[in-house]
Amino acid sequence: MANLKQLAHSLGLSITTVSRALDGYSDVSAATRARVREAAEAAGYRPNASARRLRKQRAELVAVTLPSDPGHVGPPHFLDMLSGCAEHLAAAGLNLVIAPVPRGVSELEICQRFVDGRRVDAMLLVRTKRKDERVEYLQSRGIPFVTNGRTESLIPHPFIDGDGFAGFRAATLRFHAAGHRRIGHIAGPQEYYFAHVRRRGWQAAMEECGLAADLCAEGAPLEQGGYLAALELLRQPSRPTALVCATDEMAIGALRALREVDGGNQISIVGHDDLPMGAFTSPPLSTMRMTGENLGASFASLLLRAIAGEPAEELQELHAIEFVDRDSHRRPPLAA
Amino acid sequence: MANLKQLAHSLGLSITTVSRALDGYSDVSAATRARVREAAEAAGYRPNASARRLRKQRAELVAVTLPSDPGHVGPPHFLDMLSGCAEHLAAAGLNLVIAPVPRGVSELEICQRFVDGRRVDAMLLVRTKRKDERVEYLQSRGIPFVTNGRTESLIPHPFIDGDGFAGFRAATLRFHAAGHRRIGHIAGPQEYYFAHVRRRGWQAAMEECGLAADLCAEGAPLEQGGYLAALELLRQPSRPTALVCATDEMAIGALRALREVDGGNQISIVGHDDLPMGAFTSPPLSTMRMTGENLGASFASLLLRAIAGEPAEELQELHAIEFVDRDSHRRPPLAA
DNA sequence: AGGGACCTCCAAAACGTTTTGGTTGACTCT
DNA sequence: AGAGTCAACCAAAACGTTTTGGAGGTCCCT
Repeated sequence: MANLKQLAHSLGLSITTVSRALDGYSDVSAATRARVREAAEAAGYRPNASARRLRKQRAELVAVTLPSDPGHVGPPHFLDMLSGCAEHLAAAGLNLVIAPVPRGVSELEICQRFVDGRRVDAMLLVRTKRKDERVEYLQSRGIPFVTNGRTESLIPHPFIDGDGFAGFRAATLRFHAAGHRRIGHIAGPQEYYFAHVRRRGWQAAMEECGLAADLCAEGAPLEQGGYLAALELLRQPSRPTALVCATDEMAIGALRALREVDGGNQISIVGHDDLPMGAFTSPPLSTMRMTGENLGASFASLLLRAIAGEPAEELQELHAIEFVDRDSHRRPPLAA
Repeated sequence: MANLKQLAHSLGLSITTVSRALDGYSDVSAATRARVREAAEAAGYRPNASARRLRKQRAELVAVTLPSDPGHVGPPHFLDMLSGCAEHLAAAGLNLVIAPVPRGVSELEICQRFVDGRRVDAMLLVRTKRKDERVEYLQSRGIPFVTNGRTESLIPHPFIDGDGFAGFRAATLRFHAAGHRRIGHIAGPQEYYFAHVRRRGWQAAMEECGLAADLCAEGAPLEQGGYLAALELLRQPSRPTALVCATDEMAIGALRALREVDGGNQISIVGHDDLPMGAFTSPPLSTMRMTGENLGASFASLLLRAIAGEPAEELQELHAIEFVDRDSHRRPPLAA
């Protein structure tokens, strides 16, 4: 309710002293400081955020772009990540704002709108593309940012990502070791870095094993996309006996295709993301997940360090992928 | 890059005139206005948001509280709703900020933090409880807000909600009409309004049909909660032949219980939310959904009208529930 | 007694807008 | 010619902080 002026007046002190007392400066006597703190508490004083931001030339805001277009920005646990990130940013006095990207507007334009209006101190970018114009723009403007997922940008930038290449390579090699020879891949849209790198992991493993990497179908990173892609692979003259899917949602879509086509218990399948839902599918879905606790906190930490000016090279986290074995990857490699 | 002062100087005009020209006031000549607009465009001028907020005494921000605790705030399409809401708010110059609720902190405290610091012009509340202290607080402070879901508050407040009572009553009556007599309910935590009202809808239908409403189990509104609740009902001496589940996620959990206990094709089941995932479960999940397009836009509209001062009574939307029939509700009412 | 070296405190400027309450000069009407 | 009207512009205040650059004491040392 109160502002600094009223508080100062009621205490018989100057605005300066009250302000500095509350901020803990040493040029205020301990007695005064205590008195001020008490009065501020009693009056329920909270500094006016706009005034502080204006004076300090900081927005105290970090924006995350959220495409509203495809009806889906990321895996369902994405919101938990955002929430965790916002929580840790809040501890540093920063708030997380949603920068929605309306249909027909590019993500780049939204970035510009926030950055040029000095509305944010930093940005969080999700669903990076291999060649991501947002990254290029932010780099050119020198705005701190962190991406969820790498890009092919030549200039290094802060990111957190899972080692999709290694994960998908390992998953494919594991199927090979179990006797599978026709191992298919259900890929996400290849302009996304995560989708591309997962596909390359599968492909590399196939080539290492001397197998043709030809059983690959691409779809939207949703259940429906996985369903259609699986149907396509199952129509091949020589069906896959195992499927490595870019995401759990695609894998769950593929599971339905398997049920429809072969009863659902012939072909091995593995996804990625460790959706809670995966434990409840039929059969329970084997999957992979990025290691590391509390992703949101990591993003917040990187953002703060980027704002503090740490060089990009020190703000890159590549996490290992681990398997979450349930049931769906255990089908024997029978010819269909 | 530039601010008003520099722009005014370069044009040989006063700050006032430039400001008013850009805002389209009529006391600036058309010629001057054009000249100013052109110069502003060329200089890439964007008004400093903090300065405007300070002067106008508006935060240009709306906060939505997101509990980070249960690992789950709402159905997966919740993020789409937020994104849509943010998009429509942005058109009115408002941004949506995430107000995370850390473990151990009450949602009320977070509300206070945002409201007392005048950091927001309005709030969006999700997952309302029957008796929701956030609602009481915001009402007492006279801060505009809209809730997703009703409450039992005696003072009316703006909300958008589905008519869960009617929906669950209708679903139960439909099972009755199909010959079912032992119709169970898998309920969400009863402190949430949505969970309570859905249960009451089921209960009312049972009583109308002269049946005992005793086959009810409660769980967390997640797959695991539905799974455990279903297991509990299936252990009853007289098993249900149909299940009405508070959410799709619970229904998907229950589906697994059914598969484990009776092979999964004996008992009818219906959920609520119309998750995309539901089309890919085994069997495909019949469900219900709230009618109405673009929920996010509706929230944004209500928020703007609440900020504009419209009375709460005119800002209440209760949407009908419609069935989404897939397959899981069609099992015959056989005795188990 | 004079000069530092603190310790407390404060007036005023600054941040970049928006808005209030004008002023100036040209034109019109009687 | 004087009064009134209007269009076009502007100086200054205000929003509530933080920070700069002191000012006035007190105490100690020589």
